[in-house]
Formats: sequence, C-alpha cells, structure tokens
Amino acid sequence: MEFDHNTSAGYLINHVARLFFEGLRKRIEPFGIVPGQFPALLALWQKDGQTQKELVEKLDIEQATMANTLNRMERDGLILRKDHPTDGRAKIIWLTPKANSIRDDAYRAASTVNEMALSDLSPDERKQFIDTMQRVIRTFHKD
Amino acid sequence: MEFDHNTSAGYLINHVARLFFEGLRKRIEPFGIVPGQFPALLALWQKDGQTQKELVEKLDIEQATMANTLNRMERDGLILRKDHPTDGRAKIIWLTPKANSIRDDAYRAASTVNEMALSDLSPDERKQFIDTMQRVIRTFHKD
DNA sequence: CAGATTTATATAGCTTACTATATATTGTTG
DNA sequence: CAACAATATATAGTAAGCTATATAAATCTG
Repeated sequence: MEFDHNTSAGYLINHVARLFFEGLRKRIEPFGIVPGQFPALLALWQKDGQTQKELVEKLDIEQATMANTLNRMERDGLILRKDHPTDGRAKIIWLTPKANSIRDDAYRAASTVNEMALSDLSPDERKQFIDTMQRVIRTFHKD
Repeated sequence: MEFDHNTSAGYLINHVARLFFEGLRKRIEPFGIVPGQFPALLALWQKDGQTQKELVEKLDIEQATMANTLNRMERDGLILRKDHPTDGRAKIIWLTPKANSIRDDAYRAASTVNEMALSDLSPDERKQFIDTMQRVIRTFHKD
C-alpha cells in the first residue's frame, strides 16, 4: 500500500497551519500577544463581556484549553474575569484597555499574513479556498 | 476596522488542522501511536534508517521538536537510535517490528480521515484544494 | 424542599509545537 | 596540528491543544 504525504489533505493542512501560526507569531509579538490568544481576542473585540462558555462554543475549542488560555491572558494583562451578576458559577471576561489598544495593529498583522500567504492565488482561487475550508469544517461537524 | 474570522484563511486553516488532528488521533489510538508521530513514521516507512537531520529537513519541523518526538517514539517502542557508522555526532533511526507491523493499518486510518473530510467535495475540488495548499506552502517558503 | 443531576469553571497530566542553549564531534584554516 | 567554526543531537522552558477529574453553584424531581 502507498501513501504520499504530499497529496494527503491532513498532512498538508497541518503543514500550512504551522506556517500560518508561526507567521502570525512573528508579526504580533511586538504587541505582547501570541497566536493562541487571537481567537479569544477576536471574539471579545467583537463583543466584550462574554462568559467562558460562550467563547468555548464560538471558538470550537475545549473548555480546559480556553480556561488555560484565559489564565495566560489574565496574567499578561489582556483580560479581567469578573463575577456573573446572577449565575454564581460563571465569570464574565472583560478586555483591559491594553487589549483594546492593540486591536487595530493585531487586525493589520493578521491581514498581512493572510495576504502574504494567498498572494500567489487569484481572487477566485482565494474565494474557492476559503469556501472549501468552510465546507470541510461543516463536514467534520456532521461526522 | 473589521475582521471576520469566518473568512480569514489563517483562522480557518487552524480550525481545519485541529479537526484533522483529532480525527486522526481517534483512529490511530488503537495502534498505539499518536498524530505527532505520523510524519516521522511516514518518512521512515518510506525509507528506514535515516538520521534525525534528514527527518527534520523532510518534515519542515524544528530540530528540537523532532528530538522530543523521537524520544517519545523510542519510549513507546516504535524506533531505535543507533550510532552512525562514520559520523560520531549523528544517530540513525530504525523502525522496530512493532512500527512496521502497524503500517498498513495506519495508512488506512489516515486515508479514512482524508476521505471523510473531503467527502463533500467533487474530485476536481479535491485536486484544487490539495494543489492550493501546495502553492501556499511554497509561497510561505519564499517569504 | 432534600437529594440527585446538570452546568460553569478550574486543575492535573500528556502531546506537540516553538526558541534558546548546551555538548560533543567534525571540518577548516592559519 | 591547534584553535576556531560548523554541525548533529539533546535539554530546558513556554504555549496551546487534548482528556479526565474536581468543585461549586444552579436546576430539576420525587
């Protein structure tokens, strides 16, 4: 039996993901954030004051992973966890001024990586690529 | 400024990569291997008896990452490290009978994940997707 | 309404990435 | 050929993913 890693979707995806991750790391390091914090920051920049549970559902990440990432973000002065007004179990996550102040720079950094990575593709090919990934995600969720 | 994670290539790639990783994990667990060992195993199944340096170059992974992955593979009885016959610094990595015995099962597991993930795509769309990822990897390496 | 179940978060332990640094051997060069 | 530079591997420390488990609060149910 044969198996060619160069035509294996999983193998290629993993490789591409590592390249994006490191490309983003380099570009956001100056702002004091790391790539793993990006999804939570995006969600909170869009709507501040969410519970951990809301973030977990939006980002499709495990609860324990989110809790640990939020620990590091709290340590780094990016968020504060305050008590939920009516639910004693829950905490609400609020961005600090520091987190708000780097928003535009971070958007630009992420856009720059995306632009660089797709620079060899035509507008149609880019659209197709994005669309295919969205379909693959939906297929996984059906599985 | 706006930034939509649902149309960000980097965001989507990261999500898809996690889904592949976990999909593979479930399917290869019965054989006593984990996803991070897969790239090294593929390279060694193709050509047994390579140095760490050769693997690092083929897999585009950092040397320290490879060393640690090989440590776990040695611990798990998948490989042996033997002295290089002429270069005292180098070690040669050899697969154990255990690693060889799971090869076909592992190939099948990986193919199953790929097939499932791409099941919603036409043959042309799959080809296009694979081709695009190869182009994106090349673009990153030019950067 | 007391006891059982569910829910929200936290923590422990593992893997797999990374950077930075250490160590030993090989190769080069004055 | 001795000193220096380059190369191959290993290790320490951090991040970000996972599963499994713990804890406290809320909800449901007989």
